Amino acid sequence: MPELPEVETIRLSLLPLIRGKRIQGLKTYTEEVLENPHELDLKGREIRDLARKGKYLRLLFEGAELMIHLRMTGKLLHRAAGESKTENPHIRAELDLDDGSCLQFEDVRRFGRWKILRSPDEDRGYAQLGPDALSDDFDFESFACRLSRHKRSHVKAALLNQRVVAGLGNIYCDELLYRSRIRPDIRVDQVPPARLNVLFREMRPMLEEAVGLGGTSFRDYVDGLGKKGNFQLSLAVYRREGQACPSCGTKIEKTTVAGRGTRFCPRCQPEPRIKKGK
DNA sequence: GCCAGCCTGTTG
DNA sequence: CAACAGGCTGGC
Repeated sequence: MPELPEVETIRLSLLPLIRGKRIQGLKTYTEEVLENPHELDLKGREIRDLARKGKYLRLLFEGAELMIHLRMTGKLLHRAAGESKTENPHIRAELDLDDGSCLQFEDVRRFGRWKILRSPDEDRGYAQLGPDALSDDFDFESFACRLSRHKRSHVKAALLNQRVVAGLGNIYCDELLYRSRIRPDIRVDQVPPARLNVLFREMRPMLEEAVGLGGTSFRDYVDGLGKKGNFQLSLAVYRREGQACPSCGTKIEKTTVAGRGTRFCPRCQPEPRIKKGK
């Protein structure tokens, strides 16, 4: 479910409520949610920070961390002390804090994972991440370099690849390609370099706008306090197939790229012109 | 690279 | 009933 803006919104909503609290206990309600249950005991440890890279959340302690990936339907919800915890069959894990509050992990599809680590790079997926899309060390040069390792991929597939840039998922890839006027199903090496530059320059403002609006909510996604986001009101193409392009009025089309539902405006995102000569 | 698989729920 | 869903992994 959540991509960078949603995970960042969750992080911002939870941080002031949990920083400085100590862990009283960790409960799991399914076996598979916690990949390494016996690694380290978090009990008594103080939460120093809640960090994010790409779509990964990291609850940081001294000398240890709890890494959380929400995958498709995961939610991380703060319950204040005494707040009635409604019966919910999809709660997979719970972290109790020393002020009587807790963090509940709700995850209908059970793809989400918690992992206790000493260092984040013990997780293979995390270790391979490219730069976070909103980090300062994400510049055009490194972006172009990483993209060039996937010249023959569809440009959308390369953007979905978390080793190229960390944080983009299906929604924001489609929206970013629309804003950059690039068809999702052309090869990386078919994108004119000037277009790639536009794409890079559109990425940060789009993601910051989405964070500012609290992410995109269709049905599942809410932040750490159960609040919905509003970026769905800004979507130009995602889930808008058959409707009018906000720019030119052409009907938005839907196709499949990299195994994912993909929307684009056939007029605003045209096939690249064939170069004359060779 | 692509595609099935992981799960469950919703939608057509 | 089948197809699809905001992600990632592993096998070919």
